[in-house]
Amino acid sequence: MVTKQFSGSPEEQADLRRADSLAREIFSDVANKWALLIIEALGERTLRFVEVRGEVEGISHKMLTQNLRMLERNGLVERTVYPTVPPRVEYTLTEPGRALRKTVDTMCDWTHRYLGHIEESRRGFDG
Amino acid sequence: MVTKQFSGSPEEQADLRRADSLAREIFSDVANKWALLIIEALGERTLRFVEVRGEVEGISHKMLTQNLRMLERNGLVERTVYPTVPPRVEYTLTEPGRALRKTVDTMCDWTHRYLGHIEESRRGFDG
DNA sequence: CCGAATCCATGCGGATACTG
DNA sequence: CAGTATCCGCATGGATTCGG
Repeated sequence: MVTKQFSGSPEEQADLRRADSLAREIFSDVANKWALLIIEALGERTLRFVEVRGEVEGISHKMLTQNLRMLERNGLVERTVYPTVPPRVEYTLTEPGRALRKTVDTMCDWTHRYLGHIEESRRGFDG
Repeated sequence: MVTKQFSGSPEEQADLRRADSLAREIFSDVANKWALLIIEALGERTLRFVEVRGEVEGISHKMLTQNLRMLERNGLVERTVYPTVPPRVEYTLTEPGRALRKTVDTMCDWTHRYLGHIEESRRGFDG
């Protein structure tokens, strides 16, 4: 996470600090359970609100809207509204969102690969 | 995240459900800001408690111990205690931990790569 | 130095109800 | 269906203290 340091002008150093604090902010936004599960759920598809809700096990209406807003704000998710009645709103990953999704995929792979290791480690720790 | 479904015996299906719920549990443990930042901070090094604290910007004593325990329990971090006085405790990533670290690295790369996109998207959204 | 325990505020997050 | 708003319990997480 740490940005490479080198001695530069005060302005350059200030820019580095700004970029670093922004990076940490983005990381905090994105590195949370619900956000990552939503990104994973969307995948290559475009889904309606209720459909996302159906894909993400156990998420509440409120958490879903909050996280979708946040992802939209950061440009990871595109939101398109169809002015029909009843309303129809679709969500899909943008290019940055799909890029992040790749890393989430590897994280899921990791989870499944080490399931056994982890389960065993837990038994050793708990007992 | 969803495990592939196929029709099998009731026992096999039960096993699948167990593995899936375990996977979600692990994912919830690991997919949080502090855990990922700690893993990133450890990297290839082995650090003492205070050193990790120094590396992870803004983490409190309590959060650090809690997350280190959790990571130890899941077998991502190894904890070795030297019975000296004052005590010396060192933390280092295990093989599963280092594997996960690789994906965290790519996540950090992603953050820096899309910093500009995201900053711009935010301006558009907020204004 | 390391960690457990306690106290306490705040904000997360669920449930519900209401608008378009 | 989608989104916002309100209420509120409860867990999260910070600060502090004590013990080893």
